[in-house]
Amino acid sequence: MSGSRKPQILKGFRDYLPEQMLLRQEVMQRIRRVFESHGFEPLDTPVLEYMEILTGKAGENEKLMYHFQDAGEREIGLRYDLTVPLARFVAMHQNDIALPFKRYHIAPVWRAEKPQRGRFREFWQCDADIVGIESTLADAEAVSTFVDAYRAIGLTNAVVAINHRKLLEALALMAGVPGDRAAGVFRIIDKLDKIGADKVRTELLDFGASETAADAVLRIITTRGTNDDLLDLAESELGGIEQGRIAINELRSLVKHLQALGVPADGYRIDLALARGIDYYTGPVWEAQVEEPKIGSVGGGGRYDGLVGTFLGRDIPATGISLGIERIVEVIQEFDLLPTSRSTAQVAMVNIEETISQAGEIARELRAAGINIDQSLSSKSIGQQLKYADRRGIPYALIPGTEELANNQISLKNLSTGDQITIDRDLAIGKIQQLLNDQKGDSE
RNA sequence: GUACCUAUAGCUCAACGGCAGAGCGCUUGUCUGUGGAACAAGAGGUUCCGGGUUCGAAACCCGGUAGGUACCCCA
Repeated sequence: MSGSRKPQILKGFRDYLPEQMLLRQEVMQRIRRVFESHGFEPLDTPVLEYMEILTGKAGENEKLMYHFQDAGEREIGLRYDLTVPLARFVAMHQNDIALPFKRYHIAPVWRAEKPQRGRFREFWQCDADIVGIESTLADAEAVSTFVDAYRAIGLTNAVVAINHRKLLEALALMAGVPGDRAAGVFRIIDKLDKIGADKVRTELLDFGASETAADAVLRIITTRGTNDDLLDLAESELGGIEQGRIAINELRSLVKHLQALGVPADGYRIDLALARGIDYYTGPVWEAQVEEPKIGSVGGGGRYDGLVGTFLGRDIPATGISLGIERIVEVIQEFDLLPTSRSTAQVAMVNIEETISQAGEIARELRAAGINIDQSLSSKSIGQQLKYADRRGIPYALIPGTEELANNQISLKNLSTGDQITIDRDLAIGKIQQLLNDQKGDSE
């Protein structure tokens, strides 16, 4: 054992420690429950795809894709999101699925970006999409699921900003920027919150907009008001442009459906400056935002009616949402929004040499009753074992003392308060279940 | 991909170019069947890596790596 390899992992990739995993699993489980409560079905796809599958509508994002050749010189890429694989899946399996197809997909994706807070090269997305419905009712259902998901994980302050791709196109036309350069205008408009109206105006002028056009754009995107106010304003300014008219009608319809579905009104708002970077969106787009910490959006989505068609030759409408686990966890940790346990074990069974067979029997009974119990493997003193269990975050310890067992009893200790009781063996399961239930009630 | 900041014990951080330290944590003991407090003792270092300047480098210079931040973009 002379030389040793240096343990290291790639930039932007991370190990997840048990405590982090417990929180991540809790978040993903809650999101999964919301998805299933809305009738979405689970799906998984390979992490690797042919490169040409990934690049079709990627635009600028293509340079952020992990790309390599396999041993057979095939061009391979790690998936960049879960939406493109879904479109490929729908095109391949149209005979296996019934439209509308509602699926959710919780899995890692990879982007070769420079890591920052809330930004990694490997990260997990929780996607839910509806394929096959053209109506804004599907968009409303997607947003409804979106809002429910954020509330279920404690991000009750997250607000879903909603805009429409065609409304942005109308703004670009208004600014005098032709279609193929419109994406540049979208990006400038999207920076409003970050750099302020003056700088947006300057950048629009630099990009080729006239002063009057730039001022008109600013008037639209900087106005504040109710959703109806904003849509009325947009209609009066952009109603003369076909894309604008379509966008406003669809947004009005979307809002109406959101109300019909009972989505809480403070869960979403129209935001005429919202852009979204991915090129495949064709209709309404949305993004979940939190004020603090400053990590950008915690999820996004929108309608992408042309994406499946790039694989199939005929378009199938689709809309969906995507939640970013890493940023969500960042917010939860910053504000301590979810009660988390530090251990899967609920009870530690102290190891005492003379009583180990009886302790093992009791441990089996507890497991059979659904209680997670960690049998101590230590030969150290009882005190050391209790200290270790508490350090791991296990709430209770069972002490199988010889005196207790001689009377068919066992001692149960609350490791956070130090309270200890001695109870009949037969009553232990019921007592522990009761204590664990009380504890769960307290923390939620 | 560009720019700036940072890297010293497990953690948080000190140390004028001159012996590498503190607090917390950890181990052991005071304590024979019970942790957390107190006290005492102890372990723990390639000062990120490589080169250079210097009598002498944790410190100064160059390169690399990693982390952070701002752009770009984005979950």
